[in-house]
Amino acid sequence: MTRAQPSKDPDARTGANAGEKRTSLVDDAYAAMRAAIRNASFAPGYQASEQEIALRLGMSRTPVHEAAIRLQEDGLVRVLPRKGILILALAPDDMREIYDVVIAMDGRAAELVAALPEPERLAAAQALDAHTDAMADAHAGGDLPAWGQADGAFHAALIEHARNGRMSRIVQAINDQSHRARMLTLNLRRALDASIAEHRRIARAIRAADPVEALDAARQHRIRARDELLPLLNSYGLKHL
Amino acid sequence: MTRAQPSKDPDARTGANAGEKRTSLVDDAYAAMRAAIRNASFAPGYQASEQEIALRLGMSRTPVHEAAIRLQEDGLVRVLPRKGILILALAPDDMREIYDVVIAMDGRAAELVAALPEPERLAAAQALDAHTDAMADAHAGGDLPAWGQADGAFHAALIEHARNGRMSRIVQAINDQSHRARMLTLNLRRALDASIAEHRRIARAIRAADPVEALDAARQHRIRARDELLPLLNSYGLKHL
DNA sequence: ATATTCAAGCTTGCATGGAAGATGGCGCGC
DNA sequence: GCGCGCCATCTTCCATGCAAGCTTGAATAT
Repeated sequence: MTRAQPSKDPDARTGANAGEKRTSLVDDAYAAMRAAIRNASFAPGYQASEQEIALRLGMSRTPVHEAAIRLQEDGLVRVLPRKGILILALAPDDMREIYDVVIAMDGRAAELVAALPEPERLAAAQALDAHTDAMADAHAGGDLPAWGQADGAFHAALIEHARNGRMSRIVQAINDQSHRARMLTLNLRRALDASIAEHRRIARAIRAADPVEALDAARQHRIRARDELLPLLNSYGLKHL
Repeated sequence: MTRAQPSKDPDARTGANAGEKRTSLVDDAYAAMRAAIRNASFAPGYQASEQEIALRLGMSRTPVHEAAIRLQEDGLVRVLPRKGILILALAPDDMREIYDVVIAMDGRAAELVAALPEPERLAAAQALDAHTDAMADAHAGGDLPAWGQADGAFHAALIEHARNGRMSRIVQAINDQSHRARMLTLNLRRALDASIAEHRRIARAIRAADPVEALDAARQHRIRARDELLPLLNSYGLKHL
């Protein structure tokens, strides 16, 4: 509702903006830098100069600067007054903060979806189950990346069906911040079947039009995932991700 | 954690930047425009040109343009590609979205505060009760603006004691968006004592270290407030705030 | 009278230049 | 050798110029 999300492709190449659409240079710079941060082309802690990025993207400093402002508002970088653009690193404490936000948002979203009128509710439950099926398949096949992608799709669908643009935006920003951490910790995950079972419980509550159960299921799922991951991060001594 | 919030004064004059601090022009423009939107100097639906605002603030178009980007990211304005800066209006549906977010965030925050170690928990409960006392005083004295301010302080303190910078930022952005609506609907509110009693219940749960009760108390409080306000908005036919 | 076309004036998008500030290295004093 | 101050350089910040696009309104043809 608030604003259109023009670029949804997760893997845009860094230097090439193949989109022949009517996009502004600022949008191009924003998308390119965001993608570069996501796939760690820009490593956390790296300090880039706007001039250098502008040169690499084949544009002037102005659009890069304005894109950096947007990225800073998204919490991905920090513009240091006269030092350059710093790619932010995530500390375990940041992951704690992030999990609190998604615990709150996923819970409310599940509650809302469970309170939807029948046709939409069932459609949502069906979509969620489809994603969970994909997770189960990936788990059986030992395809961890596919599992992670299906897991992300499940949670994205949950938020999307809550039909709340502000919640979507918030969750997307949070996901951008934690994307690298999720990629890194994917192979540390143990309780994959627990996640699948919990997803089933959420979808079941939604199908049964039980908002209280849906809220609790979504919350407990995120809380358990957090309690599984945070100790791992600390024990591995990962100061920044 | 993410970033320092330099200007916290809520009523900065539009043209005068009295702060002799080391602020950039972009920050000045951001603060001035944000304040102007808050106190409705810039009415919703008003379409300003960057040139005009720059002239009024005594600076060039560049800092105004970059501040507009930040305000757009905050959901306060929309930069129309070659038409100017549009001050966004809030529809009742936006208020529904906003309430869903605060229901989720306040609930989680209350739960977190109730799980804090004893000294901080009691300090938080005491601070919350102090704000509720101020609400009761204002209610007794018939001072509606004071009541609204104390109510805002209560919820701000609740979030603050949860010690989560991302939650604070999200709630602050949401509050900025809904500030005008809150001001307008202040004199429509009826159940002022209900709010006070519910605040007491939240503080009591926190003092008793009962996260489950605190979560439910905070959620029910926000849900009731929403159910009180949204019908009023619709019945008054307020299409945009 | 009405519809259509076209041009002028407004707007921002983007590039670039000058200025101020921070930083790191180099030279000087000890 | 070691510490300190200064300058060169690199960085962003902000102003401004130019160009492109959209809107509006008038003038003309029907």
